[in-house]
Amino acid sequence: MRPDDVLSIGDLAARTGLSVSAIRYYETRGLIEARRSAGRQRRFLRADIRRLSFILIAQQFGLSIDDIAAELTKLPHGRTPGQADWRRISTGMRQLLDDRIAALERTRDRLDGCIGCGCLSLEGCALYNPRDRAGLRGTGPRYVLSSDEPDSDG
Amino acid sequence: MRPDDVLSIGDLAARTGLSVSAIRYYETRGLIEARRSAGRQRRFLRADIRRLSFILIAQQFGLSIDDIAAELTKLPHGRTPGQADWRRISTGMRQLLDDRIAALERTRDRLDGCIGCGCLSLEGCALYNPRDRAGLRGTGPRYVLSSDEPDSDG
DNA sequence: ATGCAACCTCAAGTCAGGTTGAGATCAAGC
DNA sequence: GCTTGATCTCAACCTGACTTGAGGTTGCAT
Repeated sequence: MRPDDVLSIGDLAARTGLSVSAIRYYETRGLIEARRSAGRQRRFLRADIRRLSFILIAQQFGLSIDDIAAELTKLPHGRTPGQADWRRISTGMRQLLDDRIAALERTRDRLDGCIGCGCLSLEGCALYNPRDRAGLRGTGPRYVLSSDEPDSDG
Repeated sequence: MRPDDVLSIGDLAARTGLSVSAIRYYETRGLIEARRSAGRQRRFLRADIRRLSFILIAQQFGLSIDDIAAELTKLPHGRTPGQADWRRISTGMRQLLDDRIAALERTRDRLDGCIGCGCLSLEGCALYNPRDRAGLRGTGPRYVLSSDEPDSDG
């Protein structure tokens, strides 16, 4: 039996519901770190359960792996993060969430205008405004989303 | 010069801001159809501008290509869609948008509970409830999202 | 000492939503 | 008739977030 406070990758997978391969992947992306046993097997701490939970939650919010990695650097290094540390991060998330809700509400309001006119045209429709596209999620055609506005009217 | 009411793929790209390759891709996915010139070049109708606008808007709402294709089948076949047709589709979108906003608001409320406790733990945290995961967007670990709930408590 | 599940690494595959490139053909102006 | 830019098809590549598989090692119970 392993000492009470270290977990194998399988233990961690069982506790978080993640797959073993996903955890290994997160390690390669720098989201978690593991010590190694004498035989080079990964050994995790109980605090990593919380770290992985955070990753799952953040993904639901639409954060990319890199975004999450950035958030996680706000946690203390060396010391095991406590409630106050996690609370600080959660508060940042709340802001993010509020922003997303606000963006969707703006979109909805514009859609309401469109329902009235049935337009969905490029010239007339307030919904189809390239200046706001960047704010919303979704892969979308990269060419359009990243380069200059093609239809700056004039 | 081409007759006034047909557009080459380049014309359509210029009018919508989409790339030519994206339009061709949408055609292969069945989102739009094109007639062909004598020399097998694509020829579109003006109504296709609106169709592509709809695709762009729907993508902002997080619909996949297949979702959008499904929406578009609601448009009349053979006849050029009018305002009433587009209005019917927009109304469906409004519903979708409302649902997404509501889901995010629920998440936010739960996050508020979490900020209070700073927990983010699998057992205690209401946020981390696998039963709700499916409703939110994001790729996420497929294994977890698609198979049985790993942590049905008991 | 041995058996076997769990673990290791590394390469390749998957899916969505396109982009990029090669090599060939079309269309329009001069 | 020629040139030049737009289009054509088809195959290969890209990113993100993983999964899958091959082939080899570890670790724990018996």
